[in-house]
Amino acid sequence: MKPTSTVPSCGTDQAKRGCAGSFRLEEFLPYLLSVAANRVSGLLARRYQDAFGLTIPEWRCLAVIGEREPISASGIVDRTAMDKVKVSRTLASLEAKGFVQRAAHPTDGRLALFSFTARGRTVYERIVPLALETEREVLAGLSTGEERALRVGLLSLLKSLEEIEGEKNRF
Amino acid sequence: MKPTSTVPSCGTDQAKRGCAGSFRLEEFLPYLLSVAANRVSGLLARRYQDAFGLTIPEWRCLAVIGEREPISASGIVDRTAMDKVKVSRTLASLEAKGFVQRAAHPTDGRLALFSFTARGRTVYERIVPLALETEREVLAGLSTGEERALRVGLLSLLKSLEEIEGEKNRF
DNA sequence: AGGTGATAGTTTCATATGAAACCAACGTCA
DNA sequence: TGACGTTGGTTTCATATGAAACTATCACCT
Repeated sequence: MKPTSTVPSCGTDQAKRGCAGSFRLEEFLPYLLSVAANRVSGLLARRYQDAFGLTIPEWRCLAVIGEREPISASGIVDRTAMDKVKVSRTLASLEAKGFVQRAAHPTDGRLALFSFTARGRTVYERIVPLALETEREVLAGLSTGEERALRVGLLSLLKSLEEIEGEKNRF
Repeated sequence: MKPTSTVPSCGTDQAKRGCAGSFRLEEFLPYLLSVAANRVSGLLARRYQDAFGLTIPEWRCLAVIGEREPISASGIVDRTAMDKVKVSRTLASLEAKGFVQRAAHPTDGRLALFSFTARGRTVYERIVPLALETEREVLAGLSTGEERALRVGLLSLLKSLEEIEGEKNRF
């Protein structure tokens, strides 16, 4: 497993794409995925910023609040794959901007419940169409079947990852 | 395009998923994509780090050097979707770790050409199988057809993005 | 009550990031 | 030749990030 020669011994030891000489970064799925995600996020970030002065974490929090208002910070953590530090800071900034308000939980003094202000709700309702429009644009090159396949693939991927990481991550 | 009412007029104006009340973050493709990419990157990052002490940018540079050695920093920028600051720093770190070496370009004094050291080549040849193995694991839940569909979808997405961004980005 | 361990959320601190400024070498045009 | 705009690459600086520490509350057990 540790070839020391300068020239790798290709062509016999691995079936396909298996030897170093034939590795192609641009066909490597994790790379493709990362580039695609970053580009899509970048496009959205620019649009959210230009139209509403929102960052992606801010938009994500608003999106979840829109689904489950009122919701606690940890509820948002569960539904966004963002860590709690980022959520905490994002909620603070949304509060400062006057888009959300925090209220004490009636019985549990640890929780803060977040909901829209009137202004936050308006922004939310205006930004949803922008988000969906951008999603459609980005998917414009794909047929309905291809889009479905892409979604299925991503969900499958996430499922695989949960299994793989579960071995090491469930503490 | 700018509804001012507090309550969105749902149910009639958009076919599906078109009004704020029905927006689902976890079905929003940019979000799915971002979560999937981050999780895959995270898994790889842990493995590269544990096995070889490499970060993802470092591995990306090594991957490109493995394809086109010797190559300049700007050549790597072109092939990795990383910005030149990150590439510059990553190459400096790879050089410090003794994995790559830099040489002056024979005729153009601006370019530095990077190639593997013996040690760097060894690491590269050992890390390629790890990368491919991880790719296979992550894709384990997908059939061959589904995997192809996912790849096609991602490439399509990237093509769409080039067109969309081209309008505003080609300076 | 009082101790103990878990949970919610914030703050600290060290590192990562990238836009913009910067330096150096190039090519070209007068 | 020598100004000038360009390109390759590094440095600066202000911001973003997240692990770990911290505070406060809760739930449970004695």
